[in-house]
Amino acid sequence: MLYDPKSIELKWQRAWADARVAEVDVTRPGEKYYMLNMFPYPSGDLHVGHGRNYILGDALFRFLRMRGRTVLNPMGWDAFGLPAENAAIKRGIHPRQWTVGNIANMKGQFTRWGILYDWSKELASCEPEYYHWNQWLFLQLYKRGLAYRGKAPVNWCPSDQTVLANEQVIDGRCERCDSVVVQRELEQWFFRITDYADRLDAGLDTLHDWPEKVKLMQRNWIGRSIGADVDFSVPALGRPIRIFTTRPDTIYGATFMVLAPEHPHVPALIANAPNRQETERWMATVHNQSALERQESGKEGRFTGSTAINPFTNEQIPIWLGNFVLMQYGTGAIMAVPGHDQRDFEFAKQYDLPIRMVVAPKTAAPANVGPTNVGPALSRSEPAGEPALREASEPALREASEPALREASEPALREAYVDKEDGISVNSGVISGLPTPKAIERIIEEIELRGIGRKMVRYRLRDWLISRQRYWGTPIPILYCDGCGIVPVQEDQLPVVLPLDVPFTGREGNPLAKDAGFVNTTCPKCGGAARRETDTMDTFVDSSWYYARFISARDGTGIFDSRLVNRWLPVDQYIGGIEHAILHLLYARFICRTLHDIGLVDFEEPFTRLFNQGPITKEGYRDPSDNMAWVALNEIEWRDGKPFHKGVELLAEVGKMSKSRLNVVPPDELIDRFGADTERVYTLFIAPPEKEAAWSDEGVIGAYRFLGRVWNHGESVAAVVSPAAGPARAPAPTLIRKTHQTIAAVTQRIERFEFNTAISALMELSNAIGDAIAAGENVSESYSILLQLLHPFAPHITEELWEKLGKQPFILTSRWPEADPALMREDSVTIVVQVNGKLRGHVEVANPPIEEQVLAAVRGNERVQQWIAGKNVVKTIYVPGKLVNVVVKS
RNA sequence: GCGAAAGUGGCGGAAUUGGCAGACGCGCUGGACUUAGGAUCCAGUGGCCCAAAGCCGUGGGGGUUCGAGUCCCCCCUUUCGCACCA
Repeated sequence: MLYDPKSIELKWQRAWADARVAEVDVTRPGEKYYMLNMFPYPSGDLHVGHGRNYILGDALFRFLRMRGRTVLNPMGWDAFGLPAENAAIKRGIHPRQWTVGNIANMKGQFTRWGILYDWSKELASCEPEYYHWNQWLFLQLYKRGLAYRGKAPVNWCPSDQTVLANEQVIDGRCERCDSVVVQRELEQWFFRITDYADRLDAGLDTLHDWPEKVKLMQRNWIGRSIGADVDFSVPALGRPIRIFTTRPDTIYGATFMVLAPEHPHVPALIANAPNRQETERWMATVHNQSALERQESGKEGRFTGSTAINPFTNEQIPIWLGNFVLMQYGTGAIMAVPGHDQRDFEFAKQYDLPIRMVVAPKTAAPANVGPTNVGPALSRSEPAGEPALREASEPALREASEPALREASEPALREAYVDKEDGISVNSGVISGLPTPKAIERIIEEIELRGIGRKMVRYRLRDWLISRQRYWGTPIPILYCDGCGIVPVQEDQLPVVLPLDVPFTGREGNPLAKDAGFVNTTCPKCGGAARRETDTMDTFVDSSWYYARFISARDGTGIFDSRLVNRWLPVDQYIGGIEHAILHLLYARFICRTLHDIGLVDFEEPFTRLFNQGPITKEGYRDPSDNMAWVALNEIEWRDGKPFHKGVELLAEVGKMSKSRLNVVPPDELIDRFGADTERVYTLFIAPPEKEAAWSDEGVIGAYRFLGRVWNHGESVAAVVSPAAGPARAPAPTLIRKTHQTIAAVTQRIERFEFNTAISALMELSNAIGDAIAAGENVSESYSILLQLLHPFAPHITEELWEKLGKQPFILTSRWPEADPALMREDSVTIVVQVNGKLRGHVEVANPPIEEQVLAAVRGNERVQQWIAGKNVVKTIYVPGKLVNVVVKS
């Protein structure tokens, strides 16, 4: 009987579903293991790349089960979001209908892949049953001041007609539709993630089983910087301007100050500016630019007409406005140190501002580094009586007051741009001669002593903008009352149900705002008329806590059962794509901490181990002049139960495109032709799972052949084990050894997520079994072990063959085999003998258990004696099982 | 620009602590069985050479070592991430 996947896969998928094999009673004790694939957005388009994610999860699930763990592996749907709404506008189908239909399709696909989930815990974020608790969570954060409404410049996507979080803006463009994002000043809802910046940063150190790459990306995104806030007095303003710097040690080199054009003091400062009107026009232009345009226009600035006093040199330094200074970071004002900062340097060159060197490379002798200035000189302000201060900066004053002793060349200044680690302060008064780290410490002390500033830790991270001007999302549970202002919906009034009966035209903004029945309500405080918030929540709110909801998905009384969640979480193994390295994973870590602080969970990190699978790519190459090849490639036919690559033949004629460049790989088509097991084996075999893998249609054939051979071997084995068969020859020791070595190898490789080499080991074993069958040996023991080891990768065929051997259904009864070290040992090895690294020949050593015996056997060997005759043997190196190298002195 | 990772046959990729480079698979070549091959099976397949012996081979150049894909230094290339964050 030929291997026909079609006839067996459906049978086993039904059997698994009927037996509810993946359902876990979370209230029962047992050695728990919680594994989770990131829940998908039900987009409706599914290809083999998606499959990789779920197939590798399922292989892990089946492996862990066979090893006796109680494994929870649930699945749900990240079901709110823009594409559903766009589909509604485009095709006139309701977002819910579109979403539910896609969910049904995807669920069917999972089943056809042979993937086992605990569907009793299924959840969909678009159901009131779920988003009820999304709203409840919002109210808890609101109560604690972690959710707030604020006016701020926000990212607006003109195409999607909604605001976006900073994390959703990539290179100044919308991550979804690629439109250039513009800045708008709007009132929006935010989550105060910045309150958790320090904990989110520090927590990364505890995540030992996360990819370094993801941790690094999060660390960069959080952007923790240690430095100092320093006040520079501004006589014209009558009050100081505060700057933030990470290099306070360079303050003696601060020769001017730059403010963001949006800085609140700017209007007062430019009142005296000679070119005030022009400056205002320029400010308006910069303000209206997108972040992208602002950066592309290069460094630009305007002089405000005012000066500040450098508190350490007492020089009057000009205050400039600059488009490169961001209001959102630090204080929106910087001290510019053009001698030691690339951006300040460029700005100073452009506007002819003074440049001063105050840090010398460690390698240069400090004595040789004189005051090094270029550009115009600065005038000093007379310190208004503060003798101590004056005294302290005396050396600096003296140096600074002398007109540029030596005109520094530009290269010299660039060279002076030194690393934090290895510079020495020069021309810097109290800190002259100190290495940079010490200088920073010392100058901060001085700054704090003088009461003009303090040590400061700042973060790049900004608050999470969570409101969206879209329909298909969780309604924000807030009312606006003319009398009472912002009023949260009372918890017993939840959920605020998203009305389904609204029109979608795509032209009039958020349809919710047009729904009078939804908008108009009464204020629970004063009973007067109130309007509902019509913005919905970012869908990343939905996905920031769903992993906990699975434990009690049907609970109508609370967000989840804390007792059970504390038992089952954190998630032991989380699996998903690298695209969520910042967005989802950062938000989930944040929300988990808020849940912790509320007292709902007793852990801070939701995911113990993280694995990011790589994408599957399909070379989309196509010669535009070559339509014939394009058509031909898609014409693969099935004849007499075999795949027929008609496209391949036509392609050979056309001769322009590699056969591997088929464009479409819909999983159903693949399953129809080769079966799910083939797709599973190929997907995991193709490349290391964390790497990007290029799909190859010929490669699939290899996996199919492999399974076909396993199938055919089964026929031979069945003949051997049947009672009618005569006495079989005893299994050969080499096959036994290979079998046990394979058990050890496959076990270890699955644990390390090295699925590709695990499968190659199984192919080797299968080849060995084939050879043994040809030699008439009894292979039934090895064969049944092969089936067990293969099961996580190819569950259907192994169930079927297992049954044919007369055994009980696999998934319910089978255990992972144990390797016997004694059976893995070689009973003789061929040792390669080298003399001084030069290959000399081979020596056979029987029963070589320990190193001394091998060495003795080799040294006592006649031929070896000849090779080393008359030479001085320095040492003899033994590489277990492989070679002996005799090192001699010439 | 800054940061990280990676360069191995025609292709995807193997190779604990440095220890027979190219496992496994695809493709290709030849053969068997066949009306046929696109199924299946057998053999071969890094390069130079008719072949053998031999030599050369893990991006390039140096170095350490009896021995380097692996360790050290310099350079090149690619991919990814961040990108005026003071």
